[in-house]
Amino acid sequence: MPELPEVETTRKSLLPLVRGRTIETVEVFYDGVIKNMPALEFCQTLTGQRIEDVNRRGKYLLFHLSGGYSLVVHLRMTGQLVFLGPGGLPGPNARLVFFLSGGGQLRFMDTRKLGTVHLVPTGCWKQAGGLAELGPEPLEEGFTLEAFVGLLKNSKCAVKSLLLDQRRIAGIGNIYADEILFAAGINPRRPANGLDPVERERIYNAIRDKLGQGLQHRGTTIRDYVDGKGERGDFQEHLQVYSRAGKLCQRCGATLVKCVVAGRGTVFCPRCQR
DNA sequence: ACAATTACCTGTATGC
DNA sequence: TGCATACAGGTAATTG
Repeated sequence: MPELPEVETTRKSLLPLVRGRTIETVEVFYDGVIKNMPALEFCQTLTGQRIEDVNRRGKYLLFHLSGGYSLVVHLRMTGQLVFLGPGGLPGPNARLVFFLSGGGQLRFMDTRKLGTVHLVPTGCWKQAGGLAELGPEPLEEGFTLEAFVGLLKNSKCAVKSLLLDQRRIAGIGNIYADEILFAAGINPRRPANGLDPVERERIYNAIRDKLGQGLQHRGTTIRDYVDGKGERGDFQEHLQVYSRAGKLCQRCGATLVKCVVAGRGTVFCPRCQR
């Protein structure tokens, strides 16, 4: 499940491999991945454009192209963007293949077909998908404690729901939400507007800590995630709660409990997160 | 206006 | 062994 650390790791690994290369040919194996135009128009528009830069916003990857267009990619659950040498079979999960100048190819693979691609004029890349409504980047300087407190005060929803709401904070998904709340010692069901100042600051610090740790470990590979070079992350070896239901809390020894919050599987420690 | 639920998808795990 | 079912979850669309 690519979240901010996984998408950013993909961006960083792809950038030196694809920047400056020209898209010579595009092959579409699953039309449904392209959300805002027919496949033929998509291929024709992309052909001949050079990749100038690769950016990230929330969980979206943005490929800015020389011809005035930007390719906006969301990996959703099982999407992978991998750079490979020339040749080789595309494989059953290949949805798009971009053949690049210099002999390499950028493959978008996605077992579950939930990933999305938009091709938009660079000047209005915010119109693609849900980009227009994304909240602040949690690792940027503008995301202060005061800004975070402002988000919490007006919302009575469960604090985990708030962390997952991309309109409020961009980039946090189910894995990091559970890890953040464990690190902060906060029960996922606690109403956001019922937290005291000390608790708010613990969550704020945990957001930065856990996303930063995820980045340092080059992401979490539970099953599908790999970066732009096809390499797995290793933060899964450091998870405290996610995917550990029924196992023992490494802090207090209690048995970790699984429940449903905001419609998603949620693991927490009933003793450390009351 | 806001919150909860369903649709989109398929590989994996589980139950009978 | 084979088949049916539940589950995984990010986001858009729908329902309450």
